[in-house]
Amino acid sequence: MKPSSPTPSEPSPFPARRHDHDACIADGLARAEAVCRERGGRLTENRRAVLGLLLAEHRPVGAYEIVERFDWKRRKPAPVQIYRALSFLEAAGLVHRIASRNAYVACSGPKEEHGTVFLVCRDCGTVAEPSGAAVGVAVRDLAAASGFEPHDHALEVTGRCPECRPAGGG
Amino acid sequence: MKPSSPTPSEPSPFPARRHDHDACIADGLARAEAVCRERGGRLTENRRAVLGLLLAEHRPVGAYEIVERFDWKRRKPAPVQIYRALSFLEAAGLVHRIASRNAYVACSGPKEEHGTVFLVCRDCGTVAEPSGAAVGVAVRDLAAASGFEPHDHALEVTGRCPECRPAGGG
DNA sequence: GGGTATAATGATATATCGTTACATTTCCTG
DNA sequence: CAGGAAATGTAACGATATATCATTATACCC
Repeated sequence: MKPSSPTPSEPSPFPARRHDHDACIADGLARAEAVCRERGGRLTENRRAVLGLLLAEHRPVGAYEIVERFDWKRRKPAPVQIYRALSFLEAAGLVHRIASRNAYVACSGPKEEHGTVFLVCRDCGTVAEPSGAAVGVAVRDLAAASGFEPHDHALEVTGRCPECRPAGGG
Repeated sequence: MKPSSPTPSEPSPFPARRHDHDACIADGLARAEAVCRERGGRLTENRRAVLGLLLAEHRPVGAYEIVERFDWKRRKPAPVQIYRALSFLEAAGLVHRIASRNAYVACSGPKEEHGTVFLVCRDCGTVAEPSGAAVGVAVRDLAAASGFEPHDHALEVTGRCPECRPAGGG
């Protein structure tokens, strides 16, 4: 039961069990700096702290959980601060909202076509963003057949990630 | 640029501009009765009223909007009543939650594979549920390529419905 | 460096969405 | 009618998100 043709150059969109987490945070922040230069916003301390917190997880985190865990300047920010940072980061494509959970996750790659497909593990909560080309095609076909003009889409798939599946494949 | 193969027997999942609305409500309620007989729940007055209200729209309606517009017995129900009815109806597959809007829409067909793809018009709010077979295939392939075991998925596409698109197609 | 427009933050309050807890009623069954 | 399960009534609460307005920081131009 293998899929017909995934390229072996994308083995899995899931993070390896143990990986250089500091590096992936640093990468994310560097990417954010670049995006801001290009788009014209500023990666302020506040936004940087929110993004850093999200990059430190590979799972969706609720806005109020961010509030609780936020210790920039040793004080608890008002929710509106967090939402403002999230709005900015989401508009910049650096963070995605997982609507089914009312939570937010850092974008996992420097993608062009991102933010369209999310694989969410029901056990550990890890979110992966595989390339959604096939889904994009299906959406366009579907829309064309319906006379619908699609603007954007988000597909959230729940299930179990490779780490959480029983080894034998249950 | 036509899609490869949609069956012409499904011209559009969108409701016609003018259609027999009373009939589509009656159909929906009849379907609900049948589902309840089969599954064992009861389509009580409360649930029937909520479903009827949703069937009277082809767009997602928020729970508190239902509260406001509810006039069964001339009194305003508590939110929890509405949520209870919605939970029951959703479990029965008669209603779907549109997560991106925190709102609910009546299921538009007697489908087997339903509740997986929603086309949401950004202008009039109308929601259609096209058959999502191609998306299902794409999800399975994607999941298999990632070592992910999918349980279920929901795809929400925003855009403009046939009625709201400029006639020339722009 | 000083003036000024814009971007971002701080603080308070409020709107919106959804649930918990427990008492009461309705309905089916015998 | 008794008894139990399903559904509802009522009140309070918790969780998520936004509105408003004053203040501070930053970029830009001269």
